[in-house]
Amino acid sequence: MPTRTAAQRREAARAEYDAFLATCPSRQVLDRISDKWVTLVLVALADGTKRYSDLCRVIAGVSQKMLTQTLRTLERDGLVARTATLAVPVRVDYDLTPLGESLMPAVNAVKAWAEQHIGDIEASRATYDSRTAAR
Amino acid sequence: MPTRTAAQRREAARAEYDAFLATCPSRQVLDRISDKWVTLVLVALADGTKRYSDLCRVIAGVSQKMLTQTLRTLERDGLVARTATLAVPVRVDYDLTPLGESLMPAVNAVKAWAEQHIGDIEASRATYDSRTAAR
DNA sequence: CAGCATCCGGATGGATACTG
DNA sequence: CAGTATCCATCCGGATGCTG
Repeated sequence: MPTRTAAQRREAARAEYDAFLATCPSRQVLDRISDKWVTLVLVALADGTKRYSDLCRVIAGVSQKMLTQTLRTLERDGLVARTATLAVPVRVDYDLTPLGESLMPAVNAVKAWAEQHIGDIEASRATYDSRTAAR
Repeated sequence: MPTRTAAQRREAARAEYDAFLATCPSRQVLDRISDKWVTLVLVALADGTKRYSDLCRVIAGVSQKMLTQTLRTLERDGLVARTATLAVPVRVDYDLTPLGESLMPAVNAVKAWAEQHIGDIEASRATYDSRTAAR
């Protein structure tokens, strides 16, 4: 009777690690802000209240499905506040909550780094590509 | 002569959107650090040189394919340096480049925010879920 | 040891149509 | 206006097997 196979051990390790990641705060937050649309919504709301249709227009290219889904998760996480005004026509406003605002410095730190170093990255890519293409 | 098909319009829209994204530095960088494995590799390398097999072990749960792929893009972007030692057996070391190190403060800012506010987020989720479940 | 090629299932997310 | 519901193509990423 053999011990566990390599595959079984690997799977166990992966499951364990996944469990670790699931409880890792940094991981959870990163999973959020890493979302394709989350940061775009965040910066859009950073300069003031926006209506659903405003967001749809400002973030050109987002589908309704993704915008709604993004707003729901942000609302659930307490980063964004949703205010519905029952009238005709319906009006829904979204703002950053204080918690959402407190995240902006971190987001802006990444943004600042990006704008400062994108040139280096692109230069590196060009070098890398020309070198690999030569082979 | 028919007008453009739905597929053609879809492709045109996507191409336009891709072009927009391509010009956004923040987006490009966020796409990188948002990758499931990128930040894990970054923090693993932040405390020193690591061999391929070290990374494989430290970041339990990553597949070889993903680890290699992650390292390649990081190398291409100039965030990570790859050093191969031709010997038997082959030995390959990875380090952060100065550029990669300069990114760490921004990553740590997000990490710090995460650890500080994860409680608020989880509380918000609990409230949100109990409220929606009640309906 | 480090890495590549291939296959493939499932999640992701876009298009579209419909509703209060 | 602000969504919801559904369908479906694409792509991500894991498993596996093979090299220098």
